[in-house]
Amino acid sequence: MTPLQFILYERIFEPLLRKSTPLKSAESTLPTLLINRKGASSELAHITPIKHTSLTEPWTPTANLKMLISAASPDIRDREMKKVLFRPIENDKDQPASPDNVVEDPEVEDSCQFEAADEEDDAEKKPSRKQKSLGLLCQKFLALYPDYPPLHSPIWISLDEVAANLGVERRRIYDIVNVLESLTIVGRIAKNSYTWYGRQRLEATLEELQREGRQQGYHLQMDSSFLHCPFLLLVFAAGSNRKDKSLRIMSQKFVMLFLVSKTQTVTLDAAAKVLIEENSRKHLIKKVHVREERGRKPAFKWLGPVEFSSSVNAGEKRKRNPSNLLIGLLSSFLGLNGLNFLLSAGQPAASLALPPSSVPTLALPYVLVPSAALSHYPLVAGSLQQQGSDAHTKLSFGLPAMMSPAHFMVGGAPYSVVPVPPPSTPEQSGLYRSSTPHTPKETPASSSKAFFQTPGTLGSVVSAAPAVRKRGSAQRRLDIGHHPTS
DNA sequence: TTTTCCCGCCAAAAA
DNA sequence: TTTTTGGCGGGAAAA
Repeated sequence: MTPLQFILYERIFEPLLRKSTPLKSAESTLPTLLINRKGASSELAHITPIKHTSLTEPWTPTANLKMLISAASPDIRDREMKKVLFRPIENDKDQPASPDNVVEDPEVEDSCQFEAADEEDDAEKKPSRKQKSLGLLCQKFLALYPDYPPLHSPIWISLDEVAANLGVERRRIYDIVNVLESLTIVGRIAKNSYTWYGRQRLEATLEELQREGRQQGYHLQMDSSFLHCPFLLLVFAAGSNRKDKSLRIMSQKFVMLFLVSKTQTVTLDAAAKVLIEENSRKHLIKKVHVREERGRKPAFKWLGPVEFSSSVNAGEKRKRNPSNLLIGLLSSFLGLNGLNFLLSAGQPAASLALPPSSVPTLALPYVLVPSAALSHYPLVAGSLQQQGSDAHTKLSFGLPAMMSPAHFMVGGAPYSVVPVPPPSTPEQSGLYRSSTPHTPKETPASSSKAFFQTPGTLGSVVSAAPAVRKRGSAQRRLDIGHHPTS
């Protein structure tokens, strides 16, 4: 999931930032897959009409992300689509320099070659894993509908239909739809049916998210921390119940982080870890430790806040990421309170400065959002009151500035200077779903509540019965506890 | 080897 | 109850 979200952001931001002209007609020109789009639901072929011709793609492992992103940006999307769908296979190695540069823009090759492309045909060469990626699938999904559908004639989407068109199981569609819904690219109408909004509401949604993010104080966290991101993630901490862990919610939170971020950089693993820890210590850890018990994996049940944080990070997770040093520190301190940030021992402040390029040196997985763009984002600038937040509006990017010593911790001694952001749970704000038009199924109110809130019950939950299920995927990935296979 | 992440089981939530 | 949604683990592909 994570990857997906990141992608989305990117795509979304790009277009918005760069050009603020909303309408660009939809011109999704995809040769192969254009399926029906609209409502005639009657009988569409259930068969997989389109065949995904062999799409080979030059995508990097992070393909998923990219693809999701493409959703938001029409031009990019098309461009990418062409590349992906039509280009003969050739992925194999990526660019030396930046392995996965997410953002790309040159539209070099392609211009209009789509037609010719492929042909190679599919042949079933065996669908590689990449070809089956969620990211690619999402792209295809997006390609089916216009970016700016006419207001008067809404496009109706049936999940079954889509699944059939794309030739995938329903389960996969849920993943995509949830993310798209979080950004109001689609809206749920009822069981099995959604309305396509495309980019129509995107801007408004983003604005809302940004507002919300500020309201929650995410920006404070970010600004104060040198790597910004990790802290934001704190907020993401999922709640104890199922809904809190939903892809939809997480997605929104991620977006908020980016919208509020000055840096525009987020380290995935750091984020995740932070998130998790926070989460667990805040409310029960339940999710985290739960799963292990049952079985084989040595689980650490870190019910105790402190305990788990220290033990966990240090011990197991270490191995997992290369970027551990940074993260390790992070996590260890995390257990404490908000700590704002840490410097990895080796990491000079300078690097923090962040020219994105510098960041990579860390070898951390990260995502970049066009920074400049962000700041110029109309919404941002225009944001009226940021609720008194403060001053960094004008913030000069001087990194050094951000790094006031006060805020970080070095080595093992964490100093949490920065005030921890209000514990407020973002969840409370009702913004999120309010935008959704109608949801017969779930009332907005209730849903918003459910989604965001973390029931205070958590405490009890810890060993909860439902414990059966294990931890969330996000957690899993970054893993806080748990070690992979032996 | 380690990390990413697809498949799809199966349990919550709806109907 | 049945059906729809969608966590989550497993294990294999990719790095």
